[in-house]
Amino acid sequence: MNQTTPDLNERAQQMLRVLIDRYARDGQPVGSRTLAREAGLKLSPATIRNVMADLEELGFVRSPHTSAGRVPTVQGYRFFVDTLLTIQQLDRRAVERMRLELNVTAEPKSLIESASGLLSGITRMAGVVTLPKHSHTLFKRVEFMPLTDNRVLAVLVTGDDEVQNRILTTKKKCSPAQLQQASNYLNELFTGKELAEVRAMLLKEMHETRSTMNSMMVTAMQMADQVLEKNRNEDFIMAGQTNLMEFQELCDIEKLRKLFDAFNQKRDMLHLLDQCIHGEGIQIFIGDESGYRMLDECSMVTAPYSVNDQVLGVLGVIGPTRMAYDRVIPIVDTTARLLGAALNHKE
Amino acid sequence: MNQTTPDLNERAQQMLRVLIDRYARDGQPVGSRTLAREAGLKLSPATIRNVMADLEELGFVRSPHTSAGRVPTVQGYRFFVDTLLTIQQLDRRAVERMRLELNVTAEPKSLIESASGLLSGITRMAGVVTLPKHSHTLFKRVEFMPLTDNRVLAVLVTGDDEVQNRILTTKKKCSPAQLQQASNYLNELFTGKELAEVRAMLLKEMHETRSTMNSMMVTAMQMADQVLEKNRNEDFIMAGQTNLMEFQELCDIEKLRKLFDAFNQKRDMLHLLDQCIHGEGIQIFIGDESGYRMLDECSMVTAPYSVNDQVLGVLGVIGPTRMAYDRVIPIVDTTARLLGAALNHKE
DNA sequence: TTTGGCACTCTACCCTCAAGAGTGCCAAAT
DNA sequence: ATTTGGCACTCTTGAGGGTAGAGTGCCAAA
Repeated sequence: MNQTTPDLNERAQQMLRVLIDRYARDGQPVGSRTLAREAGLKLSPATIRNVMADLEELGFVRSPHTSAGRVPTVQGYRFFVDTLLTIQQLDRRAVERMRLELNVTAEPKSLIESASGLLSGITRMAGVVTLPKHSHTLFKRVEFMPLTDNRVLAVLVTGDDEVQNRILTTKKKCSPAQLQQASNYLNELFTGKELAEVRAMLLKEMHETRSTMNSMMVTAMQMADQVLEKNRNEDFIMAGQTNLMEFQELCDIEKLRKLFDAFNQKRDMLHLLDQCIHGEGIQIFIGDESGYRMLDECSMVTAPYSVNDQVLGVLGVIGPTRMAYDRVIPIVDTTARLLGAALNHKE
Repeated sequence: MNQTTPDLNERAQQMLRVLIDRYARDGQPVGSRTLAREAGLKLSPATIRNVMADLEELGFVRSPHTSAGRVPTVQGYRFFVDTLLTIQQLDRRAVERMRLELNVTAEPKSLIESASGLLSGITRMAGVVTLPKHSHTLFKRVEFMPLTDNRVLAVLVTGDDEVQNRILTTKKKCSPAQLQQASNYLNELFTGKELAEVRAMLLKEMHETRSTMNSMMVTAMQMADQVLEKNRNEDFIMAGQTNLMEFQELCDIEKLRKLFDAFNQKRDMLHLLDQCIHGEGIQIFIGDESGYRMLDECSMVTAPYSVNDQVLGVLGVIGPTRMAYDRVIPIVDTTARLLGAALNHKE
């Protein structure tokens, strides 16, 4: 009797679209009268009510109470996003404006910050960008510099020209020549290899031969570890968190506290963002889909960003569930591409 | 007739003390009955009322409305803090616990973070610590490492063993020997001098002699600039901002938004913290004394922290005006000393 | 299938009222 | 000269009640 046609008729879809659009704008439950006016179709409120009853049956909308209008449910949004949404691409000029705003800066770190600011600025919600993570880091070069008699600065350069410094104390005094010799040896052996491999080779070497440069080698290994560790040990940059305070449905101290605590503690957020990096392309978590309580009334739209087809991180926008997905999605998408391009340039 | 004795009688002071203490605990206006019970003195509410009228005359307390109890004013807190406050030092064990919590970490950056967390954790308010600022940075050593044919990595080590990296592109190809020669020259000339001085000398040198190592020298200078700049370009680490949401008087979205915006934008906060670094010892801003609107209903207690008598930064706590100053002050004070000591160890 | 009509329900808001807390002041007590 | 009890007064807070408005569901007619 209750025929659950997966595709509901064209008109009902249009209704849902309009309802979601309207609700996105002012956050109030939408009644049949309003909907009748809003939808292009010439229908009476009574007809609308019938359609709404169907949509409610399907679980796409619900009434907060008997005599309020309808509000989209999470399933409603999910259906909308998956099958109803038409995203219009950003026009050239908008993209160009974004590129300019992003590229004022040179350093990769502040590039990330500015991407986050860009996302939050345009969408008037919260922006988030993870720091780039290079997975196959190459050993490029290591150098040792004397500081004082028995303190040496080790400098490790990786394939992407990131630099790691480490001060080490040696037991014996090392002459500049000795240091030079050590670095020559290491550079010759390892240049161009992956760090993980370097680490393994060093370990083996130390067991087999009793190298005179033990302390240098230990350091080199520790630094390799450190770089690898640092790459695993992610972080993200947020911006515009306070924008979320503008939305009625989040103006509850309890919820705000949960949300901001999550932002600060980073751990859960990192988990969530990590999930997004694996799915390909745009990812959308609606309401409680994320499984994390703090985002119960929020949605997150993310996109991975990459350089040379290697995914380095993920960025996105966090806002109330009723956000304008059609507007946000292309913004997130574009920002991801722009950031990838910008990083590519700087590398 | 209205004799404005600068010191008001002992009993009135005690009343004010008790009132402030009570108000700190539950944030409700304090009535004469409550005060009569709370104060050790055996007095009837009626007598209390007389005293309260005097205190109100002096501007130390006020009534939110006719039939509410009294609430301390900013002037009331100021008087209390300046002349009435007896701060009990923390006991040994508490200090030791704090030291332990602070010292789990080795790196100076995360030391700062943990100090901030410590402040917010103990006081259940927001903690803030500025990054340490070394004012007289010494040139220690510079080294150049070949990367590819015409790209060179410059590494600058300063007196406190901070390291700066910079990649530069040279017009001509440089041999390792040439690079070595360049660094030797610079190191011989500048080691132990202040960076600002180095910068000036380089500038002069370049005008007078047409050195063959122009590009190296330009780089050295730029890096000196960069270090100096970076030291000027301050930042701070906050923790526990969300703790502030617990306080009734700040549970207004408007105020919260202002506050968090200020925290995020950093500029105004940096101004304020900068003021605190110059005043010696503990500084207290009560309510609107800071002159910054966003802190209208907040107070800030700060202390500078230093290593070897050189002030490196300032740390403190931000909370509602009714915070327990007698408890917070020693915590801030102790944290400052512990942080200074910890930094000293690591340097 | 659509529509107008109608009874019904629920919220939001306003008004009122009473309880409670606290005050200021005065005259009596110490 | 201070302290105190008493008293009238003020103001907030919360509960109760009533109404307007928005919106629904359903039914019977178009």
